[in-house]
Amino acid sequence: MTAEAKPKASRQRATWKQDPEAVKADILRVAREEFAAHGLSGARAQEIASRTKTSKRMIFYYFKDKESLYREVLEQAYRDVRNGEKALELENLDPVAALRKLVSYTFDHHRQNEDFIRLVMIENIHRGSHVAASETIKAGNSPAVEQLQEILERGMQQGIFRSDINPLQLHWKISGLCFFNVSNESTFSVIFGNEIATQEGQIALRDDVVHTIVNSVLV
Amino acid sequence: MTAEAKPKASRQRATWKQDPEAVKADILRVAREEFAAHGLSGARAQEIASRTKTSKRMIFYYFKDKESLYREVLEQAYRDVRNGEKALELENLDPVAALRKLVSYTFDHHRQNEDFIRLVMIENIHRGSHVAASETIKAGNSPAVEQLQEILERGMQQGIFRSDINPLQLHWKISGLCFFNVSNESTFSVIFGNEIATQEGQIALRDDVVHTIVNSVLV
DNA sequence: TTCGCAATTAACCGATTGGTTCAAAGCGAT
DNA sequence: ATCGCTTTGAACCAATCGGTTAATTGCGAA
Repeated sequence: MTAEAKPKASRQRATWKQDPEAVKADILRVAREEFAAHGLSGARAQEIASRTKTSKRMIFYYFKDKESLYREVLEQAYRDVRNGEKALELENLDPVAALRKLVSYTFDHHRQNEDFIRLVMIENIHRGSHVAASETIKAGNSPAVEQLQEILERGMQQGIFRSDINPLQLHWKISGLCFFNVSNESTFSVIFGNEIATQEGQIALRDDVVHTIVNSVLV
Repeated sequence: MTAEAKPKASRQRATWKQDPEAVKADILRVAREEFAAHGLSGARAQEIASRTKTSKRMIFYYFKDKESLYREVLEQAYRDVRNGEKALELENLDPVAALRKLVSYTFDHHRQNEDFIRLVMIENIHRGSHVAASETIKAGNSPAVEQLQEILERGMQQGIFRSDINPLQLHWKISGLCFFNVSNESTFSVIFGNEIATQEGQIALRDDVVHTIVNSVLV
């Protein structure tokens, strides 16, 4: 009963049976999976609710409507991915090794975050209107381009990289290959067989992508 | 009244006011646009009907249900694109020139067939289940890989191409870059600015893609 | 002219869906 | 004990949506 630490602003609700933050987090987690699986119009509020510990009522109580929920899912997904871009410590590596590491990391990272890839696909179907509406997504764009630029500058100084490389274009190429690998795996496998989707195929492909990118910047 | 040319099998209905083939074609055209714009679950039967010269009833009369219509739209889209892959006459060019032409053609082709790209995106959201269910799509896969293989062989014989190039992987890389360019333009522009989406940006990008691909096969 | 099938229209329907109403319960503060 | 705000549950609802019923017309064939 000793009122130890009772800040007015920060609500101390760890002891509550009612735990709104946990409920919201639960909804967001399930909603991300459902939106990633079925798209904005394809996902069903009832289905999200069923897979949650709470009820459909709470979805609209906390998130207003379906589209707002979708927007929050998107924002959280971008936030998670950015936080997940752990420090690669590329500064200590020579430019070629740094670039190799960055590319293969991106390749694996996309592969491991399929839900995020699918959300971005869905968002592109919507012509990016929801990411455009989100200031937080637009504001904190990933440090990938700056990292690249730093690597490129070092490589140019050493005379091993071409001097006419556009960092944004290079980032675009890396993203494109790593993204496409995940986004189009289904149709590509159906039409050309799953040679590339197998584990060995993916290893060979990653090597190829790394090689192709590195090769494109060497003098 | 002289019953001139009245084949039993091939119905001569050019003179009819009722023209089922035209009605079906009209529905398919609008349906393709609507599915490409809003996805399978997002597209509305009523909206498709409204933009057609006919009624909603006719959609279900000719196409059974929404999913069947979607499947026919997909098949027609793949058919159109394959027919549109006009003869590039690459045989007469030296291997490098042939490859350059193939890549830049693919780049432009994807750019010009946005609806098709979007249908493929949507299909990947559905994990390719509808293309997998279509024998006609699986059967006639594009001649792109064979064309590539032919170019690669000539290049290898001349000693200017590496001997360890996997044609399918090379096709994958070309597809990936050209596809991503269209599919992810929206989100990429929102986050990194539209430098790449501008006309000049696209020209520079195409040159870069061609260069990157060619560079990746040279010894 | 009439028969019979294909094509077409208008009205209709049941199920689903996103979203709400309303009242009750949890809980900190006093 | 009780006030007042937040959180929750159950039932409910209006609109939307894919799909259908049933009756009508167009038209070639006999």
